[in-house]
Amino acid sequence: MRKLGAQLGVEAMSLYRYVSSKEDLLDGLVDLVFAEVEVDEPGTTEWRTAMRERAHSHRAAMRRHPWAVGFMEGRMQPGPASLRVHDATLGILRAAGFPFRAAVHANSVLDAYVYGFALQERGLPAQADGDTAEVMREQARHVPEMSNFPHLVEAMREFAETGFDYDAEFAFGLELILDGIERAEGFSAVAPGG
Amino acid sequence: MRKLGAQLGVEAMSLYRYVSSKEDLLDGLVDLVFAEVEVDEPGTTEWRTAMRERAHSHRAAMRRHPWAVGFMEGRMQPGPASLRVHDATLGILRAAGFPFRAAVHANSVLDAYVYGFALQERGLPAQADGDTAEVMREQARHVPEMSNFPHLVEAMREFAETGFDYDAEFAFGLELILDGIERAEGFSAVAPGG
DNA sequence: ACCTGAACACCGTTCAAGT
DNA sequence: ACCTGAACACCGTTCAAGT
Repeated sequence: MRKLGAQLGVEAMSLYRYVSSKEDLLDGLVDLVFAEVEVDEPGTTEWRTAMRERAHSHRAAMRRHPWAVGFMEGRMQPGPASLRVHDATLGILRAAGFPFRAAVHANSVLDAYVYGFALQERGLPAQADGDTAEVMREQARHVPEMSNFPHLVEAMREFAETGFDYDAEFAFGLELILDGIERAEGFSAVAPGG
Repeated sequence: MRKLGAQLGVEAMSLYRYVSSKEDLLDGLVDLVFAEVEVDEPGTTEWRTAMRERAHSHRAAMRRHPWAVGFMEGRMQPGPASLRVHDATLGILRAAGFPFRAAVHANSVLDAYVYGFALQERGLPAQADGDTAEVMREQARHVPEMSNFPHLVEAMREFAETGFDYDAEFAFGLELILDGIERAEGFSAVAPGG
């Protein structure tokens, strides 16, 4: 509050003319992040494509605003952008013919994956200066009592050489889940409208 | 710090004899949460069973300590319990015959899902007093301008009647992902050691 | 060895008072 | 209508000083 005020050339207390609390302000900010998430209109795009694109867009928004990751879901006062995203996502699945329960399941797995991946990605190496391998090498030296953990040693060695491709990793899991949804419900790339 | 001190019948500053900072203390607490996660020894259990049980145990630990959800991954000083869990998880997959890259992929999707689900579960309705439906009804009344979002309205109505079964939802996604891993790598329930 | 008083540099928030 | 000074009830942390 105090810092935000300063950045606006004003005292902290002035902000309370516009927001009722820090929580309220945060609600607004979170909805701005949701506003950056692109979702197709239900019924306009094949569901798998639409869900894939939403997931990538959602992840991208959270990479731009890492602080938001823990705040986007479970908010008691979801803003209009949040409602839009969630409604459209369910709508896409329903329009493709998913029964209500199936749509909820599909949405649930995908969302959990997207948020969880963003959570892991945030604060992990790499985004410091983009050089994953460097950070890994540093970390490897720092832990000599790692000999009890051979698989972690293998992982550090491997990634110290090759780095870690977050984009590829994310895409792998995403396609795996989309495959699973398609199979679980027997929906093989149904065209818009059924 | 001040509150913790008080709870120990001591001033806040005394704590700095035992931890070097709040961050340091948090590292220790997080590792205590990891210590509650049960993982089979690599090679003792069929990989699918082992991974399923670890996921359930991991989620259970985070339900007992919701504050920990955002802190468990990406810590720069992982404690011994954290190292144990991660090493054992990779070990289980490797022992089942997964090549290194495949094991990393499998672990990555599963972890993202587990953390993401825990993130969504935390703070959402239900855990207030266990009555999801009640909270949903309340929320439904509170938002009349929801008419723009028919699928959310449908969801609220549905869950206001039936409640929301987090356990079933978690299990559904978990099995879907385990299926996907099995299929992606061509590992159909390989016995320990081969 | 273990604890603390005083102090520093912070927070979010209220409220009566200013223009 | 919009802003603020003073104040309240907090934080984490340092450090010299106590026993």
